[in-house]
Amino acid sequence: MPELPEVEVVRRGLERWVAHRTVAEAEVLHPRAVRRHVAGAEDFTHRLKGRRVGVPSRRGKYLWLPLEGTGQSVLAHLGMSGQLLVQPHTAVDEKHLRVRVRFTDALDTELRFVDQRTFGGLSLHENTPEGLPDVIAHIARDPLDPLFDDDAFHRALRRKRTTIKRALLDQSLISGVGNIYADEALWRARIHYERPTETFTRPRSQLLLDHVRDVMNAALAVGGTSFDSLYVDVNGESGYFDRSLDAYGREDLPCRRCGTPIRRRPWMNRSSYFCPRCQRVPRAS
DNA sequence: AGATCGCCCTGCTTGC
DNA sequence: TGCAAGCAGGGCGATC
Repeated sequence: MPELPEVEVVRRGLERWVAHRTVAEAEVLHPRAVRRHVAGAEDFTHRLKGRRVGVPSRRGKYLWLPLEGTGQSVLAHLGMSGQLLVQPHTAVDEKHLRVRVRFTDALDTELRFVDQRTFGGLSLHENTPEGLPDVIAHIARDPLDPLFDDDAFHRALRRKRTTIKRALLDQSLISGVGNIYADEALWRARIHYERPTETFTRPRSQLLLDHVRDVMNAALAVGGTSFDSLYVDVNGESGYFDRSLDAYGREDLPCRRCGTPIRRRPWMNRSSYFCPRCQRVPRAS
């Protein structure tokens, strides 16, 4: 459930607490956490040892730590329940601690990857000339990226034969949007989640993009969305945006615009929340 | 070839 | 009380 704002909060924490430190030793406690590192856990820890960490970057829900002088990066995806925590050495191991990284300096902290559901993981990859790990070259720029091309996004939408929420969650079209921020942006834009992408005019696409950015920036400003202790920053602190959600998780509660009860509909083995009055299904053409 | 579906995984909640 | 089903759901490989 960490989406762009939550991952960016984590990235900022890593920039502050982990950048420019040198790895003394990495330890993999659960092999599944490094399954995307095809050469295996031993290779992963061997390659990290002695490397100095550069400034962390992010694209969509992926973040990575460049290893200086190697042309490689440690790629991280939090999946559903992943956390990157900066903890004192003396802190008791978390129940779902998967990877630990210790550093050579005298600071009292280590980096820990903790993940209950193990959908997330860490892996090491070559960087492309643009400086991003090669395995995420297919991930589109995210809406907070200054180089995101609004017009190209609109044209890509029009090329697709699908519905708008599927498109928003398609990380090769626009990255960083998950179920929560898709529902929130659609509510703000008064667009039904099943509106066909071929009905999108340029102004409608722009309106939606503007709302995606607004809701993500608003969430970022308060540390992201946390429903429970699973979604936290590197210091284990929760964000506050759950209080500001207008659609997601608000089944039967009144729409904050018109008072109509928010509805939840099963959708792609998950849920879509929407206001049946503000967000009308377009008439079939 | 593009769109869709099923699976991975654990813990909390719900219902019988 | 106990157990099973339901739910949370991003990404990827298989399939249509």
